[in-house]
Amino acid sequence: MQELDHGTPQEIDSIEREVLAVFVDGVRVLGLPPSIGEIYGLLFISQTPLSLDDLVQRLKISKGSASQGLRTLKSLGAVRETDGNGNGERRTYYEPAVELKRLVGGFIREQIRPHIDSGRHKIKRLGDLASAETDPDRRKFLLERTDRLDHWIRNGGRVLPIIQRILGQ
Amino acid sequence: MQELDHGTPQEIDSIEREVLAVFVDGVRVLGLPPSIGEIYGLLFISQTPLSLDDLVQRLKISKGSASQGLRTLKSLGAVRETDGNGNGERRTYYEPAVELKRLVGGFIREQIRPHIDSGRHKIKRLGDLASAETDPDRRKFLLERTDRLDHWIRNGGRVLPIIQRILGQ
DNA sequence: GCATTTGTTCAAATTTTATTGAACAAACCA
DNA sequence: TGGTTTGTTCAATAAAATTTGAACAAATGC
Repeated sequence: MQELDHGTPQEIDSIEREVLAVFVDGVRVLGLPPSIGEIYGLLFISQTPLSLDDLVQRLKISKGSASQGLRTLKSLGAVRETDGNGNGERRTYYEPAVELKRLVGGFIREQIRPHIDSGRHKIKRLGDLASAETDPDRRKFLLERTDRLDHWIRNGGRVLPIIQRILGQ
Repeated sequence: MQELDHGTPQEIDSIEREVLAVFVDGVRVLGLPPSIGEIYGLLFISQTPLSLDDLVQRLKISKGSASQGLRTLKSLGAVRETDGNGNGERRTYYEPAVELKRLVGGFIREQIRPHIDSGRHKIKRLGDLASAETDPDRRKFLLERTDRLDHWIRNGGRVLPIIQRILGQ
């Protein structure tokens, strides 16, 4: 079989470096670790799909980091494995999902929805605790506040599909 | 002057504990430290405004934490100082802002907008770097990607006022 | 079977972030 | 003025999150 280039990896050039910085900042806002921003960023600015080993070599990160980062990105639907790849190639290659709709959808599904849902449960419980308060004055206040929390979380839930719709072009 | 109770602080009761947990979780999603969730949470579930010292004693946190937490919350518009307080009282008391509109507005203004704005600048710079690429094929690709980034951030900016409007009832 | 390549897992090390606490400043009063 | 209370700042510490790297597993080909 044709011997492929496994030599010294190409250095990160200046535009790539700036793209990585943008994505590292971006994912930090979303509460994700820098390595994830670097991985997605390099895939985003790469003209061809990259293997785990490409990421390790070019970003100078550990295999562990690359593997875990790719897993998270896959779960978010932000990265997909390229299939086929033609020749009998064992290694899997990754490419970024670049549709904002898809990225936002994945983030909401994986990172926001679960919090909304567990919050809803906790707030429901709070309502029960508030109802059980014996002092009428305190109970009235607690019910007012837990009701307010309930409205917050409901509004939060309502706004998500709207965001998705707007960002889907 | 009338001697006020500066004795042993009241312990956090069970409903308060659960409210604190809800807010600690809540602010974590927003990328804020737990102490901020505790401070806001205790104010939220308190029937009267609390002083910095009340927070220190009831939450068992340091004065430094309470002071910095309150500063952040004030900057977000999530907490306000109660004025007057009648009697010649030197200490300032705090109460929570409980209107979702206000909270969301403050968060967007302080934590989201700055990132959107700085992102816009960095992406503009990326566009310049891409234009300077000499290889035509690579340049075409880079311009396509930086243009996409530009669309993302524009959409992000557009969606914020809509979120605010929806959450303002 | 064995050797090789590719990728995962997870405890340990590192890095980053949050919290503390002591020194300091500011406001007030006697 | 000196003493007291209230609140801030920031270097040191503690806690939490991220990254590493080595052991392991799975897949392939000889």
